[in-house]
Order: sequence, then structure tokens, then C-alpha cells
Amino acid sequence: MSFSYRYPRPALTVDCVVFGVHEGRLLVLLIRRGQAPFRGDWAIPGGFVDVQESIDDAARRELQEETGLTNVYLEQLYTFGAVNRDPRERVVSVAYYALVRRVEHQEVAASDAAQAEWFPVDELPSLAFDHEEILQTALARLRAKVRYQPIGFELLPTKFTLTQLQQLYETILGHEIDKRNFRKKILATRLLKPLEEFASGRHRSARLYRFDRSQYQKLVKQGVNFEI
Amino acid sequence: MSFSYRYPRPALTVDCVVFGVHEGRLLVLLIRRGQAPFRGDWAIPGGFVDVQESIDDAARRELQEETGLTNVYLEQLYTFGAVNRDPRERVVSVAYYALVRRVEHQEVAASDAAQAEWFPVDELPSLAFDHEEILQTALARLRAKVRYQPIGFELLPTKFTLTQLQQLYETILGHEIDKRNFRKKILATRLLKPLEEFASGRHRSARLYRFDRSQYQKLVKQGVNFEI
DNA sequence: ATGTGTTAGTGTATATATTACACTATGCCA
DNA sequence: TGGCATAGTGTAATATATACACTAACACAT
Repeated sequence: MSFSYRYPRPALTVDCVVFGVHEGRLLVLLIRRGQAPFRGDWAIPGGFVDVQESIDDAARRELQEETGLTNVYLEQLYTFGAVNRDPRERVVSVAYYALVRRVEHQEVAASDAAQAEWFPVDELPSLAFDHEEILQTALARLRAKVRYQPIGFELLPTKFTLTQLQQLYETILGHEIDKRNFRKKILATRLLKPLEEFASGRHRSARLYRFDRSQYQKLVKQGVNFEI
Repeated sequence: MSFSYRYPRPALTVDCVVFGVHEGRLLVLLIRRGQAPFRGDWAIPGGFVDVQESIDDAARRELQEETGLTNVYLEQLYTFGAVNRDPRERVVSVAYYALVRRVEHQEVAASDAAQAEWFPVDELPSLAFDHEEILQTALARLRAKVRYQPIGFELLPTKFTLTQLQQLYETILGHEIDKRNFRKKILATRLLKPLEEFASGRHRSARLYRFDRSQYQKLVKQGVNFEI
């Protein structure tokens, strides 16, 4: 079966830069390509948009198929439409980025056949197609966005300590933050709900908090800002 | 002649929200549709992406063909990919927005056959397809972006007075700004070059300034912020 | 049980940025 | 030459951001 059109059409794909955090490092999930072109190189997970699904759905479906990840924070990033992005034929790609909570190997094991692996963003292998550019665009967006929108929480477990949160911000922004100032600011947003639970650790145990999503939505409606 | 593919492909279009300013109002340029669907309704200029042109080139080409505008500030906005955006067939559209300096009727006269007209953003007619959503997305982006990036200059003549610039910000942001504070802030950016020319008016003539693009690029490299 | 090491948790003083606010200057025109 | 409309200017009050160091609690080793 084949489908014909009066004029040639670019193929349409979605690609998804998946971010995670582990031991204070910011990671991206990459897929090893099993086929030419760029066989053996690493690439961002992605694939063709079906004609009967929205592009957002396509991004989620490809993510699930290639990495087993579901229920992640997903946001459209940018559309890459240079003529020679793909050596085979004209392909336009709508890029997304995803934030995932648990960076563990089991989670990406559901992958069908494809190898998936986490890489620290500062130790990336060379990437297929224009995926280096896509990844850098995603990284820039994440760094910019984390300053004025509380998306960082999507990278942490639902219950977390303030130190974990601060380390996350330091990891993403790439610089140290003063502990007292950070706590003042982050608590002033009123987006954190202190719990009566404490993290058990090798030392003094820290209070756990959770992100108060309903409070966030309420404050967004009031036009409140959340710059950190 | 026809082109066939193993799987059906969404059609790919670009649409372009064109902003201008006139007499203290923010305007958008719309095209009256001559054909079904939505015949007679107003729409954002746009059209199909050719297989041998980049999506940015496609946006510029369609803008030129439908409105005669060239050499405008153009930036990708968002990609709209819901399944039923277009009642005829699956169409994914990469939306752009453009900022133009002179809002005059001659400029859009080059249009081939299509009627083009400027509408104030607060008095829009009903629009074809999902163009209302695209337009509101563009408006939100413009309002957000003007606060931290000096794109407002793209809507003014190359030489302008501080009062013109202030009115532009007031128009886009939708609220009044204190004159002295505005001047302090905008001059502190060092992005404005005072000229030895003065605008002739009915009253005291005002000094003209121009946007110093090279200075801007220098400061961007240094990571300077330009919040207003 | 006591000491040591490690992380949690807290407040204040200073510097910087933002806001609020009103008058004089200049040029056109009647 | 007087009136009117717009251009242009500074300062004080308030709010926000930054810099900075010690005590508290717990685990573990002795």
C-alpha cells in the first residue's frame, strides 16, 4: 500500500530530549542507532508522526516505545527544519524535552531491542543527525526555564529535602547557591508543603517537602511570578 | 505527477503572525480567505512547506507571496499539530511571528489577489482554523519576550524618540509606565545611541535615538540581561 | 557514654534595585 | 508674547538580593 500526493512532502518526526538527575549530575537518555545512517552512533529517541495522532501524542508514544518511559513531564521545544538534517530524505522534526524522576536502569529496560543509556550532559558522545544542536537547545531551555517556572520538581521524587532541591538547582544552573538565601526564596514561593516526615540519612535527618501543585495553579492564575 | 510514500504523511505548513504598531495600537496582519474551508473568514498568512526549502525559508516566502513583506524580524513560535486542525486533511503547522516597522497600506499591496488588512489585537474578527489559538500564543510570546529582549525596536522606525519607545512598550504590555523610570532603565542598558537629530513635531522637538545592534550583540556575548 | 564527623537548620546587616513622584525647558502657533 | 503641549530631569522611600557563620541533631566509632 502506498499514499500519493500532488507535491512531495517532508517527512515529519518527533524527537525527545529526556533529562534526568543522578548523584548531582544532569543526564540525558540516548539511544544507540542500530541502522544506517549513523549506525552505532547515539541519538535522541524519536520517530515518525502518524497521520492520525497529534504531535504531542506522537512524542509520548515514541518515548514509550523507545525507552519505556510514560507519565513524564513533556514540553514542546522547537521545530528543526533545515533541508539536509537527514541524509536520506527531507525530514522536519518537532523536538520535545522530557523530565523524569527516577534515573534507574530498570526503567529504560522496556525498550524494544534498542539500547538506551544515560549520559551526563557534560560528557556526551557524538550524536547522529543534528541531535547535538537539538540537545543544546533543550539544555538552554531547561536552564532558562528553571529560573522562572517550578519545573525542577519534575526531576525529583515527590518527597524531597530542601538540600536535594538546592543541589538540583545547582546542577541545572551550573553554579553554587547560598543555602540560607535559597531556602528563604524557595519557601517564600509557598509552593512547598512541609511534611511531618524526615529523610533518614547517615546524619541529622532532614524534613521532607512536596511540591504543592494545586497551590501552584492557583497562584499562576493570580499572575504570581516564581523567579528563583 | 504524484509522489507516493509507504505511510500517509501529514501535510506541513508554516503560518506567520505579523505584528505592527500604529497610533499606539498593536496590530496583526490578516488575509481574507478566498476559498473553502472558512471562505471569507480572516486567517494568518501561511502555506505549504516545499520539500527543498527550510521551514524558515518557507515562512519568509509565504510572507512575501501573501503580503509583500520582506526583511522582517521573524522568529519561530510553536508547532501546532492537533489532528483536526484542518477539516480537509491532516496538517501540521509550524507557526512564526514577525515584527514589521511600517504599518502602511502600500506595503501589503504587493499581495497577489489576496486581501490583506491590519486589525488591532483587541478587535479581531473571527479567524479560520485554529488561528485564534496561534495568534494568542504569539501575543503571549511577544508580551513575555519584550520584557527581557530588545525586540521592540523591530516595530519602530530606525530613528525614534524615547516617548515613541515608551508608548510602544505601553502598547505591548498593556499598562502605563512612569516616564522617568522608563528612561533611566532603557538608557542604562546602553543599547540606545543618541543622535544629533531631533524629531520635528507640533511642540518641543525630541531627541532621536537608534538601537545599537552591535553593542547589543557584544553585551549578549557577555551574558548581560536586558529586563525592562 | 562520650566524642567526632557530617549534614540540617536558622537571622541579620549591607548593598542594590525598584518605585513613586513634580517641576522646568523648549518650541510651535495663535 | 503668551499659552499650550510635549521633552526632559533627580531624589527619597521602599523592596529585594546578597553576603556571611554558627548551633542542632543524628550516626557511628571508641
